[in-house]
Amino acid sequence: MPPTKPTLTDVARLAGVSEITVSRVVRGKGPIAEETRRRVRGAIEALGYVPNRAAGTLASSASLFIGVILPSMHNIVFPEVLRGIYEGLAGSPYQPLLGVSEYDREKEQEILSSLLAWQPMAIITAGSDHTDVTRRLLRESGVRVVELMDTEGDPVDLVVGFSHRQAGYDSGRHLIAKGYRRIGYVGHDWVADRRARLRYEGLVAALAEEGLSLAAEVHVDGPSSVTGGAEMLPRLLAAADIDAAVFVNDDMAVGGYFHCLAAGIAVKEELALFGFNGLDIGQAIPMPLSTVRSNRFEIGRIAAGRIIAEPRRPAETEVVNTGYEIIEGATA
Amino acid sequence: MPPTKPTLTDVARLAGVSEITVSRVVRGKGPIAEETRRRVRGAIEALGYVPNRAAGTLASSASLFIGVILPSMHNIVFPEVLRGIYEGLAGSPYQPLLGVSEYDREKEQEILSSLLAWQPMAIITAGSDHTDVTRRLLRESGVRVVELMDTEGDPVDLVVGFSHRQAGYDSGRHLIAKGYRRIGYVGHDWVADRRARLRYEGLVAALAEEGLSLAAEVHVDGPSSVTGGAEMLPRLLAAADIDAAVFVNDDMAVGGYFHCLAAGIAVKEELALFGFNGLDIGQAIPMPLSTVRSNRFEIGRIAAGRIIAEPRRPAETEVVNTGYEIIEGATA
DNA sequence: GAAAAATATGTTAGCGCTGTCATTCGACCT
DNA sequence: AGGTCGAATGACAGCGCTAACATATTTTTC
Repeated sequence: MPPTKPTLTDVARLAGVSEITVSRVVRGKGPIAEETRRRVRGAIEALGYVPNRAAGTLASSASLFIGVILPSMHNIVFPEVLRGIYEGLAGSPYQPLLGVSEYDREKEQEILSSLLAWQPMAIITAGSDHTDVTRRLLRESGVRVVELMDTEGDPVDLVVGFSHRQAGYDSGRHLIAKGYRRIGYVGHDWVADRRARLRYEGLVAALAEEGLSLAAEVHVDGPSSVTGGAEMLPRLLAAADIDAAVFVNDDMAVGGYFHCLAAGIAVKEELALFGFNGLDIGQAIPMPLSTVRSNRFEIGRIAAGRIIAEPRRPAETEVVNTGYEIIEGATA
Repeated sequence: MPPTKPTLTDVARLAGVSEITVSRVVRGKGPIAEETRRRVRGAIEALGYVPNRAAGTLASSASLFIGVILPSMHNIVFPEVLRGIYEGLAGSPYQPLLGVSEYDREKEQEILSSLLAWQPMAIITAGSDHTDVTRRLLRESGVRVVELMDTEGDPVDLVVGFSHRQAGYDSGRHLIAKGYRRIGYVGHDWVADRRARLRYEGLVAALAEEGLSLAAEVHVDGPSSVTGGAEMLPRLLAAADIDAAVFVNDDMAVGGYFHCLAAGIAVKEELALFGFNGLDIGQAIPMPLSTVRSNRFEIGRIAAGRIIAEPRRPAETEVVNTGYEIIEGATA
């Protein structure tokens, strides 16, 4: 192991060229004679030179970071968004820098501050429900800002997602069209999860149009989970005589399905189940879950792709609607 | 928006102190008079100063990054490891820098190179199955290196995990103890997933000790999934008359369970099912899955905690065994 | 009450790289 | 021959910060 890490200067000396030439070879920028390039490559190899991006970032005042703030890693939804982001960034020199806010706006703000210290060239954040400070920081950062998932709210720059309220509304329409009238809701602790609340509001609005309202609703404490769904459904059934249960998401809905299985409840005939997200697991159960596909991977991929395509923040804000799709399934 | 971003110098000027004093206030280092601190804080606030970590990293030649390389974001396993890492890092100034290798050793090597360019103070990587170059880079980086998940192989520095071979072996012992003798295996494409292969080998070894061998085995193409398990189990059953099926992981095993449900196969009496990982979903199905709990969250948390506790690479390598636990369940 | 120790602040010199502006040199014109 | 152009390379300054050392000021110690 060399006593001290080799720098550009060392490489330049060994290759018999100036530092800037090495820099150009490393970054593949500017015209370099083939012969020179080879010599420099050789020297890099020989020394085991690793460029120092901190120095590069400082000198060019342009990092290759894209700050990413996601609310949770507790289920597969946001890892899928993240996968989409990585996919969209593949082949580019950009590197995501991830923070997880745990659905906490204050924490999001802290994370944003610390991400901004790395001079990211863009920020991707899930949702548009920020503190005032967060919103100001995003605006003033001057870099591209992509708000993911939901299209409601006042965009800072680019928004990629769809209307959760509309998705909730359409879920309600779907159930009504299928003839269900006594509808219950199983939610989770949503003070933080604004998108869940929007879907809920959309659902309620759809029911109201038909002169209906929710027959009952129950909420688990804490985050959603399969177990949570299995535990809450019996409580919902105890609270009211319903013919359909809408779950905040597929995790919970699958749990509900399991409860039906165990309790001998005939799904669909006796009780319809409806989820949200279109997770793999929901489609893998014996009766594919009726739910809404939310194209999470695509949302991440598009966000990343748009940043690469247009690295400077444009004057106009824009909304990219990735849509959603009711999955008919077999449970509603 | 100010024409140019404020720097330390601007803050120092406004507060009427030297730059280093501001630097100390920002980093909370060294003795600062309360009055000075307040003035500096005020100036920072007034200017909306955001420190430039690239400059800080360069000047101190110590970044606050921890490079993390995980093989996949396709199921919840590695997001859980990542959660553990974030948890272990909470309250520290360190920031994970994530790369996803897709179980590709070459890609891991590329990711490592690019992560090293950020002068991380540590590298966390899942597994010990690296290319020679990767191994050399890890060694020569001089920073702390934590290899996660599996304890087999030749450690670079610290290893946190357990023996997958042993876990496979114990799974086999468990099934044998329960009286199963005609055992089949449902795997996935494991050229890349070395840990899956180790478990498989352990399982085969346990059977061999009893003079048994696998009655049959099938493998899905591509990554494991619930759907994959549901599709492959019937093929396994067609290939041999078995009384127990071991799945490469819980995703696949849950799929197998769903197949049994749909095909009217009495789980356990007619056919035992055994998984690996101890995922939430496996424990949420009507018959909790018999499987192995792998403490993924803990693995990540401990890795991060150890790095913070001892940021310099010690002379000796070390292995932290996080153990595993057979979950009795109801399916085997 | 002088020395020693602790506290609070400043000065200086880079960290390793890249942007900008030259400079060199041959090819290609007219 | 003189001029123009593009390709290839270099000199130099500086990005924004912090380590290391230096200096002032106060407090403690015996």
